[in-house]
This record gives sequence, C-alpha cells and structure tokens, in this order.
Amino acid sequence: MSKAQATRSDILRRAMELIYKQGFQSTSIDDILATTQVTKGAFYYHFKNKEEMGIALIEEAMHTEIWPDIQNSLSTSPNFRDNIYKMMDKLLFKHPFMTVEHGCPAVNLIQEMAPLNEAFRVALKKSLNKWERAIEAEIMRGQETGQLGLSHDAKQIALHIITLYHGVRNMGKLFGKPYYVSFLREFRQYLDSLN
Amino acid sequence: MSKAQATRSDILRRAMELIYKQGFQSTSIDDILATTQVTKGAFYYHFKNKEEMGIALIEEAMHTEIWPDIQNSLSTSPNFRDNIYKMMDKLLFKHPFMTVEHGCPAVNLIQEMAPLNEAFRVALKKSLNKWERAIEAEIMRGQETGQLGLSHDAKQIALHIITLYHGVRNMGKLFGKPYYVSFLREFRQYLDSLN
DNA sequence: ACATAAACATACCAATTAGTATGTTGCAAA
DNA sequence: TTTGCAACATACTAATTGGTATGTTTATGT
Repeated sequence: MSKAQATRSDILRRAMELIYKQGFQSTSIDDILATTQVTKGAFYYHFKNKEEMGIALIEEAMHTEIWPDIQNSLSTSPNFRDNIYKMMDKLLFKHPFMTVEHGCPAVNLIQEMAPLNEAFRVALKKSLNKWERAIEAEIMRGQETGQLGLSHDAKQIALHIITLYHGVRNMGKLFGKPYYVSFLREFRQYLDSLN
Repeated sequence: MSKAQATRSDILRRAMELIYKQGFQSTSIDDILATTQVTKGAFYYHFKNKEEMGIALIEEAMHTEIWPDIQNSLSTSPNFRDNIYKMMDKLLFKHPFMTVEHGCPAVNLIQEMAPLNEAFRVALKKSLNKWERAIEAEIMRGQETGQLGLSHDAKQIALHIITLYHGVRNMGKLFGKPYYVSFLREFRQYLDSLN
C-alpha cells in the first residue's frame, strides 16, 4: 500500500470510529483530523467533501468490517438454521469493535442518513441488498436440501431476519447486553418455527 | 391554556417536527425559532437548555402522539392477536405525521441519543417500558382467555414485537412503503405461529 | 392605579463548522 | 539535474452554533 493510500485509509478508519459513536452529521472533519496525523489539505485532496467521504466509508470500510462475519457463518455447516443463527450470534457478540451501546454502524447510518441524502440511501441499500441475497441463498439451500418447505418465500424471510437485526441493535441501546441474550433465544425459536 | 403554555407547546411541537426529520443534534435552536413566532428569550425562559427541551419532548409530545394509537387498539376486540396486529397496522399506516421516509421519532431518538446522553436514555426507556407493559398485558389477557399457551413468556414476546417495530421502521427508510406491507404479512404469520 | 414578577425581546459572544486559497514538499520521469 | 505533478500543509473565511446579558412588555393580585 502506497503512502497516499495509507493516508486515505487512516482517514476512513478514524472517521468510521467517530461516526459510529457520534453519528455522521455530528462528526466534524476537524474531529477526525484532531486524532490523526492527517491535515485538512490531505483530507480534501482525497475527498471532494464530507459527503463523498461518507459514501466511501459505506462502500469500503463497512464492507471489510461486517462482510467477513457473514461469509464466515453462512454455508459452513449443512444445517442452514445453525448457519443463520451463527451469523446473528457473531454479529451481535463477536465483532471486534461493535458494542451494544453504540449498535451497528450500518444500522445507525440508515437511520440517520437515508432520509436526508439520496446518495447515502443508495449506497446503504446496495450494501444491505448484498447481505439480503446472501441470507436468501442460504435459505434456498435449506429448501433444496429438504430442511425447509418450498412454500416459504426465501426473500421475505431474509428481509425479516435483517429487520430483526436492525431492531435488536436499537433495543440493545436501551436494555443492554442481556437483551441480546434473550433475543437470541427468541431468534432460535423463530428459525425453528419455520418448517 | 395560558399564553405561556401555548408558547411552550409551540416550541415543543415545532421541535418535534424538526428533530423527527433531522435528528436532535442537527436541529439547532435557531432552526426551531426561525419557523415559529418564538424568540430566543422565550425559549430559554421555558427551557434551561437544549437537552432539557429534548427530555420534555420525549415525556410530553411523544406521549400524546404515539400512546393514543396504542390504547385505541389494545383491549378493543376479544382476539388479542387482532388487537396487537391492529396496533402495528395503525402505527405503521394510520399515523397523521409519521412517514415511511422518516420512520418513528422515538426509534430515531433511541438510535441517536441513547448512547450519548444518559438522561435521554432513561426518558426513552421509561417511555418504551410503558408500551412494553401494555403489550405484555394484552398477551397475558390472551393467555387467560385460552388463546395462547401459558408456557409463553409474555414479556419476551412483547419485547420481540417492539424489536420488530424498530426494525421495520429502519428498513422502511431504505425500501419504502411496500416493505411495510410485506412486513405486516410476516407479522401476522408470527402472531399466528404463537399457539 | 400600581407594584412586581412572569413572560418575553434583542443584541451579543466565543467556539465550531465545512470548505477554500495558497502555499510547500517529495518523488519519478525526462 | 531539472521539471512537473501528486500529496500534502497552513492559514484563512463566512456561516452557524448554544448560550448569555440585559433589556422591555404584559398580566395579575392588591
């Protein structure tokens, strides 16, 4: 990685941390620069403006942070229910920097920015669609191997699972980690109720 | 209502609108004043600071906006499933100022402010607990009338329903009203799967 | 009618904001 | 070695921010 690429990556990493904790609009560029070796000139060399940096964040950082957990879970065991459950468990409990307190950066950004900025909405939707298709594929694999009836709509279930993830990430902010635990129980029951 | 109370109420109503659409941190006091007949002196006569106004918003406006929909649905029909379904339907489709685009003000505020401000977290949690208990009571009524097995944990189900509401409000920001429709179908199935 | 406090109105301030203008440095090709 | 551009660095600006200081008006009890 060239020095310039490293600078760009430093900006994005630090921006990710701060935006995750404070929100996009409330994180100033000076905030990001203050805790980095980067100056304002460097920032505006790499990004046209704050918005473009946010979009880059979604497309790059987001992708390298959350996607691995998903791919490490799905299609690993023959039982599709176990895989989806493991995916949820990993996202909620095993991620290196996501906390119950601050939730999930993708969920947060959707909440904050989707209504305000079309470019954000498109980038976030694209990112979520990828996840949805991965879950959908796992469910269809379950159907093909006879673990799940063909009458179920795989896409609808996939979206429902993502909806649950969004919900639990928000509820966790109020009720803390114990709610994650009780949610996972309910989630397991939901998966088993699909027959 | 005295003139002073009307002023205070004007501030809160307009603040609600703006905070709902832009978020708490990104709504400035000048924003609120600009579209009201209220001056800064009046604002700071009624509220110590922006934070205190936000707390008042949660406790008052929130309560008069969302609570009626809940009480108008629960305990109206003998079938507890119908009532809970109706509550969800009303909240999602029938509310006078909530839109799919901007979601639910309570959900938004939890997302944004719960990790940043303890007073907000407490006020929001209190507000949500009230809702949770109302749903829980409805479920227990269902158990007492033999519509639902006693082995179910009413509180856990109530929290799960609220989790779903949080999730769908967020997902709606990306996928629009059609997703609400498909979610409601899935929600009906979930309610019926509880036996 | 008048005192007194409640309910405002206006002018201001220091800090912060996104963004720009104008530099400088370092390295790679000629 | 010099030229040229990529990759920064520094200093600045106009606008916006939450909050305050210091007034004026309005209602209300006596």
